[in-house]
Amino acid sequence: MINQEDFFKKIISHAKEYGFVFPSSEIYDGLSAVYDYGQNGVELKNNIRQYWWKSMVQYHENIVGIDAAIFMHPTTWKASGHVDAFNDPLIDNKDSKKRYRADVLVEDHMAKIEGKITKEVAKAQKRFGDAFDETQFKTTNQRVLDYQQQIDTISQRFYAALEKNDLQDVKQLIEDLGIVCPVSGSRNWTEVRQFNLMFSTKMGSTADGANEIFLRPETAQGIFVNYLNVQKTGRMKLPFGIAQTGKAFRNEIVARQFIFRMREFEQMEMQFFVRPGDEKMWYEYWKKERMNWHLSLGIPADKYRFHDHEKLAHYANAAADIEFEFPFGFKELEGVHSRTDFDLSAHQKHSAKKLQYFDPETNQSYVPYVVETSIGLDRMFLAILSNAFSEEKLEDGSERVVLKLPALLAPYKAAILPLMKKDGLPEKAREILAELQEDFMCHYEEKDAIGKRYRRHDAIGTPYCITIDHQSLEDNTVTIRERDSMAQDRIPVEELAAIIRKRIRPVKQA
RNA sequence: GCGGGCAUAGCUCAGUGGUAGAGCAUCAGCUUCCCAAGCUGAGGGCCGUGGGUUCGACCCCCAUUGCCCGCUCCA
Repeated sequence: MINQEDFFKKIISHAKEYGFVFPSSEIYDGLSAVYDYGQNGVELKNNIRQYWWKSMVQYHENIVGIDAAIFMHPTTWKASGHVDAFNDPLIDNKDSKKRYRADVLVEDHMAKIEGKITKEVAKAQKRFGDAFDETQFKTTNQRVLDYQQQIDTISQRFYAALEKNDLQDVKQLIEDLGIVCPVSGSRNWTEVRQFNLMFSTKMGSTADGANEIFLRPETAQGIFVNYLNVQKTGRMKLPFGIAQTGKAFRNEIVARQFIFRMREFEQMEMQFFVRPGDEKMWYEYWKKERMNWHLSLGIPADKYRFHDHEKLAHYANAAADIEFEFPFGFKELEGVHSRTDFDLSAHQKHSAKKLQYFDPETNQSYVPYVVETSIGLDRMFLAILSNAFSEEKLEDGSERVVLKLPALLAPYKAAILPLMKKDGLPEKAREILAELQEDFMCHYEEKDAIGKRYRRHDAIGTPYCITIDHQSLEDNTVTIRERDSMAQDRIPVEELAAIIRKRIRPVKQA
């Protein structure tokens, strides 16, 4: 068994060599953490997206889809919490090479002083016993007053600096307070730099008259702001869902591991609106439903696991990840979150538009609760690809590289191969190609020996190779070769489409 | 952002201070009735980019970009 790191590298180079994933703008030396999908990659990616869409929208009568724009009104991100929650001032300690959030350092420092007050109080309490009046002590004891004064001074200056975005003063404050790095113990700090999660750009034809807007960091908000539009025009009754796939953009501090963490990526999200109080039930429902979706692709169950969040985001009351065992370990692939009424309430407040649902059963209006399923399309792509990649040693001692992709997702469903480039075999093969193309992505190839063509299609995951030989001209039969087993059957041409269609179905889950 | 490593043909890699090679792949032709066959021929590289040292740099030095590993961050 080769080590995981080498295995991952092989997958990356295979992805490039066979037209799945290219580094972005490669002829200009690439662009960090951005990748392009090639001729085979785009098919696989489309197929994953399509299968997700079918599973969510087509198979659920109470789920509909939308496609909201990437540009959104700036207030959207104020309401969602992204503007406030993801603007972190960062600072590095040059000696320990550790990075900290500058605000956390200062807050910790204040907490330390706070701790001293608590200690004084505890000491005094011991001294005075039952007669101790904490409030009085805190307002009269000089030492406590001094500490409190310190905290007030720091916090005043600190929050003023943050408000004005005065990062130099934040650094100055850290120096003035003599804050040291917990690891190196030194005060050798870099400048404070602002980290912004969201990419911004200017909307407007002239720079001076333009407004700053953001590229969405998640697709979910496009659903929330359209909640009322869809509910009204679709006459949707709770519970119902809105699904959407699309690009999102995050300015990651460290974006790495191939397409696992990219700055531009694609999400597939579904927000499910439920009656308050029902959210736990639906949260459990969607956890199970989404796991079944993954298993329906025939990937072993032990590659997946749930990871329940201990620490919850500002909008959630329950959250679990579906993790997948990537070549670099178990990592988040999909999130199922119970988002409460946080988002709709926030938008209701910021927009001053009523985002409520009138429930005829209870005769009440309320803001619905939301259960979200959110999966990274690129991560799914990587999960499928890394699970499929295998190198096999054959009985004759030769080796082959096979992408054992779920047939449903493979870029090509069938390769149409005349055994030889003469005697009318290509003509016959093209007839069959024209027939199958109506239903499936097919690839015609007549160059090179048949074995070589088989291997080429193994490498891009084509599940079926249809070979046309001399017998085909006589009795209208062909051989169909199965990718994983390499076994061949001879079947009548007219049955081909039905057989392929039947074999590429997903695995039904209980 | 910091530390370390890497960058030569489409891919995997050799290489020497005196202006570049192999295997595979690609293309053309011949041969071949089922798992990377053979023969013949062809195309393809200002040796990541920009400076410097030198008579002369793919090679030495500096910078820069990208990738990989580790740290940091992560809804």
